Amino acid sequence: MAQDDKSSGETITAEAARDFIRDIVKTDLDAGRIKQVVTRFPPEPNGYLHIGHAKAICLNFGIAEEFGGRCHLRFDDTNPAKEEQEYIDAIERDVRWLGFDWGKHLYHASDYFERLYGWAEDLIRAGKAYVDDQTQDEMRASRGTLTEGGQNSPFRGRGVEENLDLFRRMRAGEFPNGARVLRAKVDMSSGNINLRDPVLYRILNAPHPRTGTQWKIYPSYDFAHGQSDAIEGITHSVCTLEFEDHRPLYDWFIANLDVPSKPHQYEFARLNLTYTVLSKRVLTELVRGGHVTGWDDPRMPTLAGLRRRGVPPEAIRDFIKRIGVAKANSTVDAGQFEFSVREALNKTALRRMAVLRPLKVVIENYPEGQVEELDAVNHPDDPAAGVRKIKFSRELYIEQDDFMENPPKKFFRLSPGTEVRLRYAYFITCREMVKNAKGEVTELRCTYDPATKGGNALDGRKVKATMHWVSAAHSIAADVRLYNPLFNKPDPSGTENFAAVLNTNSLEVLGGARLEPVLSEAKVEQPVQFERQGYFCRDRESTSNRLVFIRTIGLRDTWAKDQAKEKAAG
RNA sequence: UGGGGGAUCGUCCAACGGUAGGACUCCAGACUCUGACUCUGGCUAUCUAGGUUCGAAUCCUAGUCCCCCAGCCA
Repeated sequence: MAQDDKSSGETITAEAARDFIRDIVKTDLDAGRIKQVVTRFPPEPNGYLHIGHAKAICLNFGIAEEFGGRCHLRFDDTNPAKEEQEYIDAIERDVRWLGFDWGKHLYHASDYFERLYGWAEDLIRAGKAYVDDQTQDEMRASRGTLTEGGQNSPFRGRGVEENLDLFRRMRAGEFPNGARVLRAKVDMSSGNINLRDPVLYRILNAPHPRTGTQWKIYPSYDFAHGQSDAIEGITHSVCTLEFEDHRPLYDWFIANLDVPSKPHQYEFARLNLTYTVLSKRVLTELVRGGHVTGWDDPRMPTLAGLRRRGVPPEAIRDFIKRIGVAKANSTVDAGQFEFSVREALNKTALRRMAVLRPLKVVIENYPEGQVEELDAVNHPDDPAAGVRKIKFSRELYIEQDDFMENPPKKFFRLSPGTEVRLRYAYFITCREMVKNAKGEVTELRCTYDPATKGGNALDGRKVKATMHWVSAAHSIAADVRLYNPLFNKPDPSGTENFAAVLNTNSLEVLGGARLEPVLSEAKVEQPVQFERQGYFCRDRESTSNRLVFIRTIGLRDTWAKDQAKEKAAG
């Protein structure tokens, strides 16, 4: 996946175009309008990357890869008031983790501040930009409304020399924040508000993560973006729909400035996901307001959160590939993402047994003190993953959900008198229940059939259920964290007060889980399947005396689903 | 009522004047030492109304609905 400059003569190995942007790229390549496609992913370092950014990353880097071009990582760092080094570092880390490499093409809009400044002076000299002394309120008032054009600023007619002088003094730091701005002289009567003399530079006396205190004025997004694209030779500047009506302005700068190349902007619909919010503003509030533990809280849709949650990067790439790219606003069902996560995890996660909510089982006819080692396969679809030994003894734990005193007809796990298989071990039959004062079942007394060792009956008899288990004395304790959606509404972004739709039950901690001992060697972020339950990974908050596991996602559970359905049906 | 976009199964995406197709979901079944995985079968869609055409999701006309824009944010 290295992104390196390839000679233009190289064969294009792109697959058939799969979306309208790839169509355009292919057409431009075939028509010889460009020799090599050059894209860029241009994050502003004012927050962490989320799964919505993954769509843009996969699109830009993907196109470059498929068509033999290159993709730049460029920080759009034109607003030091909001940007931080922490975010810059996190963004680089997350793009790499997702699986992309910008090679030597790491850039910053701030790398171009001097050239941008020069172009601004060019515009002034050409009579196409002026320094405006109006206050912010005055500018707002004279900008007009959606249905009416604006009024020209009283400073619009300033002479070139005066503009130049004022602009240079803005740069020199002679004026306080907000005192003046440099505006392009376009068209105050335009129906497109972006063309009503947009601001090019504002006075902002704030230290910049990269340029320090060198600059007192900073270019606006509109003035910086297209020209940065032109400097880098970007051929296809891909962005989201809300910039569609900025395109005329983008083109205006490219047409009116002496730029080294002529990039074009194309827009696609950003990603929306049910039950989650992909707005940096809201995500930032979740973090700052303490609603989550940080940007990498496993409940967050950030790449850092997903990574900690145990979601592999290939699952995200697969998801993005499946949802496609178009111009229609849409909201993808979170289930679609979960599908990709399960699919990726199923292929790679090693299988282990873990009892999340233990119920003690005593095998009455199993000799006290005896311990047997049994073979358990590590991955059912991958013999190369091998087998491991697990220990069986007289006292075991099974899952509380796997036992019902008064089961419904379709329940085929353990209940009084029934026989089930303990995976890789023996058939056991429940003989009696031990209850506490409250009448709750606290222990099961069972018997096992020695002739079913390994899990198969010599007489060929069948059982309807196979259950996971651990040996009480040969298992280890752990905390297990289960997560639910952060929001309790399918479209939380439709609410103005997101706190009202916050799911107060998004984290559930199980304090008494019992795991196979090998799980103590699990690595952080390395996926493992707890059989019959889901995919988990060790969390970095584990300590030497307390393991912490995170549930990435549960296995599909048709039994639970059918139960819920019946319950709902009454 | 300014400007810019968009409407196709429940959801997401195709079809570029020639049989509306795929994925997810859902439903039914098979298989199973994970009620997982896998496999088989199935349901469901062209915003509306006109028009052009042998033939329209696609072209034309008129509507309807949805999204974005009035930061010295990006």
